[in-house]
Amino acid sequence: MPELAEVEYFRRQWDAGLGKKILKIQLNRKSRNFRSCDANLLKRFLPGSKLITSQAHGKQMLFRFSGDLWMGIHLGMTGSLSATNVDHAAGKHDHLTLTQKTQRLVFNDPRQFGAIRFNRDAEPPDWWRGLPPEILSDDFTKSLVSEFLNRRKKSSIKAVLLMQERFPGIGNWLADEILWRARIRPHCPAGQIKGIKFTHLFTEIRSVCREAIEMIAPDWGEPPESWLFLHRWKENGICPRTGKPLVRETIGGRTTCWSPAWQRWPKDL
DNA sequence: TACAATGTTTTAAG
DNA sequence: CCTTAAAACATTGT
Repeated sequence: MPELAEVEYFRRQWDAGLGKKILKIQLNRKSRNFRSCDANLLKRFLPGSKLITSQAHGKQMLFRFSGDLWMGIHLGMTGSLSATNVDHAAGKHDHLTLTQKTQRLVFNDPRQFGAIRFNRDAEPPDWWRGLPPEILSDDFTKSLVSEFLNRRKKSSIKAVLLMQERFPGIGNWLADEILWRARIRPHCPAGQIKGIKFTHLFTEIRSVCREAIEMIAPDWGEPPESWLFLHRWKENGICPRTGKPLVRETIGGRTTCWSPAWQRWPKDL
């Protein structure tokens, strides 16, 4: 489910627990979600510590606890975070539950593609500090993006936008939304996007990410009809710009929705 | 039944 | 060493 806007929404769900102590921890040891950490350490050190702060960076989240403890969470395809009542019964796919005095902080993930990490250190962990510049930061520059597109010049632009090493937080629906707004066919080789077309793409990458966060992060709001978002999963979907049919096909290994009447090859412009 | 799902990592080939 | 494409991971819903 989650791309950068949804990740920010889920991060805020645990704000209810900020400044409060963890009284009890329950986790499903067999869950694949714990493949990147030692579940025993979570059980040993988290009870008694306080949740201090949290941050999101693309699809990654980092929760800081007192006592030099850091928990990283990636939601994968179906992960979610929620805060529930203390008497809330555990759901089938609740793989981690942190019980506090007045609520429980729950991590749920049916497909278990998500990942929990755990570090003990005075500093944030290396994996966090090594993340690439965020799309909405000043360090996310045109030259960084154009170099990346040229390096991946033979791959479709759709596949390239999904690469987290340069576009942290972009996922399948954001990538389609960006290419639709920039009027670029998703099959287009990344190396062919230059000049004014490149400028359009760069602008839309940032605009779509910013607007998506504004709409979704506060209360899971839905984008308006004018976005591709609401039309992309419908059978026989219609492009809100042209009124003509949308098509769905696999590009860059993912189901891609695009508008043939609207999105073009750069050479056509 | 078979396939696809808002993701990443591993593997293999060029 | 680098780029590119495909398979694998686990579960649910159509």
